[in-house]
Amino acid sequence: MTEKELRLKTAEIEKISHLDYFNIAISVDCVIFGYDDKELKVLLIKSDLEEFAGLHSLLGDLIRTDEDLETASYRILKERTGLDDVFLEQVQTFGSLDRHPSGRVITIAYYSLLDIKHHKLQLSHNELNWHPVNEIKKIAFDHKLILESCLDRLQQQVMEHPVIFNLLPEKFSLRELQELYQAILGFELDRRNFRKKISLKDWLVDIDEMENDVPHRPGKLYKLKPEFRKKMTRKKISTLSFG
Amino acid sequence: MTEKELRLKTAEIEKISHLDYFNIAISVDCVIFGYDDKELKVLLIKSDLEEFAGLHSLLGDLIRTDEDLETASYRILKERTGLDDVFLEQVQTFGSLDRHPSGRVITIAYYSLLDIKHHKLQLSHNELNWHPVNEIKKIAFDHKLILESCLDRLQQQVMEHPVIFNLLPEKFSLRELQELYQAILGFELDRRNFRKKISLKDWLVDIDEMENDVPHRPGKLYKLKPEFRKKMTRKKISTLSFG
DNA sequence: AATTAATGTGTCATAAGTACATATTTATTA
DNA sequence: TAATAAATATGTACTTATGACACATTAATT
Repeated sequence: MTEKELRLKTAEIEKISHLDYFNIAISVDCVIFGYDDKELKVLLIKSDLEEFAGLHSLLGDLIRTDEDLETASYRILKERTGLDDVFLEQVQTFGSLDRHPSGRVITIAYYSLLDIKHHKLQLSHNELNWHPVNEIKKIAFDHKLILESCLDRLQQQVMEHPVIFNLLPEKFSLRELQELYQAILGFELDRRNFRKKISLKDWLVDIDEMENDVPHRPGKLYKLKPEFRKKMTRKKISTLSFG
Repeated sequence: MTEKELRLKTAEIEKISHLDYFNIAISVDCVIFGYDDKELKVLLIKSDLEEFAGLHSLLGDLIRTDEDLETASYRILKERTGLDDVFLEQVQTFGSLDRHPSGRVITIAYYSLLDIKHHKLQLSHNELNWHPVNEIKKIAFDHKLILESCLDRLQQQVMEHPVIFNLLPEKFSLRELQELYQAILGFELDRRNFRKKISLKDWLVDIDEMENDVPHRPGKLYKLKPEFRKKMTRKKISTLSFG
């Protein structure tokens, strides 16, 4: 390339930069929820940025030009957890000017649900760990905000759709299910009313097995009916109605 | 700049391009809803792309590096409609590889609500027009998809929050309100049950005035209580409940 | 003055939400 | 082996919300 060509090219790039169009990077951040030990947890990684030394952050990465948003999210999940068969849903896009210390990065937040016990990830060697959602204080970037927005969405979704079962093993007792609802919603539910409500939803099948690892009277085990095992939620008009 | 510096800079840019990070443009698209003539309408503009000659498209623009997402959306609204005091809410981000014929553009969709009658825009001179939502067939890009997703969101929101009043003048009758709900939801409501439900919500004040431009018995006029006049919705857990 | 077309209002039946107590089963302990 | 502890499993009564449905009233028009 001649110096003239170089100057032209650089000028062109400068011009584009001035037009502001290609100086924004785009990332995807995944809020990966799990459930263990009667607590809702989220998967965080040690931040590798100097500015956030010692802090954790969500799992995210810049989007490549040859992948769409879902592909990027699934890639991150696959790279980090080894899994590709997980529930994933887009939540919100965050684009404050100062949200990333290295420059302008707009990020699209997804939340994901997986069964911690069943999906054994290799966590130890890459500073990836499950953190109880309620105990998270300061984390890197605006990730606390993103986490809260995804938790809000999760709380809304579990009231309307059978997404919660993505956090449980295939077979579970009604007690486990109720404890999980409580962990997500942050308040206690009446056991009798909870069971009535769940049986009304007609999501479950009684598989005629019992718990066998509990230090008390075992409960019945249930499975989610296969038609409700969706990896993506669908939009639906809420149940509030005008007659 | 010396030739060496130029080469370095160009090489750096090439490298970044190869890493794919800054070759994606980001835009905002606004689905601007209005209500007139008992129909829900959306504001569309003639597409200026050759590929979409003759088709209409949503109002959108690329985001600048010095503005955040809301600022960009408000800028578009301001530029196109002259208004900045309108309801606006982020809906979803669209990022298919092939959604824009000129290259990779990821777009963040917002929906906006405004009172057509009150906010007189200068529409004539820039090929900007209101289109009945139900009559829209083919429009440019993936804008039909974006429109549908914003309409879904609007339908959900009006069931839970008092956002619908952004589409009405300050004073309105219960009939007008009911017709608007019906236009948005796409089905008929029972008048008595509708009125009962609305009065239960306690959103309105009877301002002790009557309609005066109707060719039949005039109805009472109401106003939204000021505490519900919000330009942004807030997240809230739905009313479906586990006792 | 009669007609027309809309407004304004209430009841009853059904469904959903909420508060609440007792008998049963299994594991554990004495 | 019997007693105890801790959880499961289940139902009723009250309140609130939903949904179907009809008639008297008011103002404009004829």
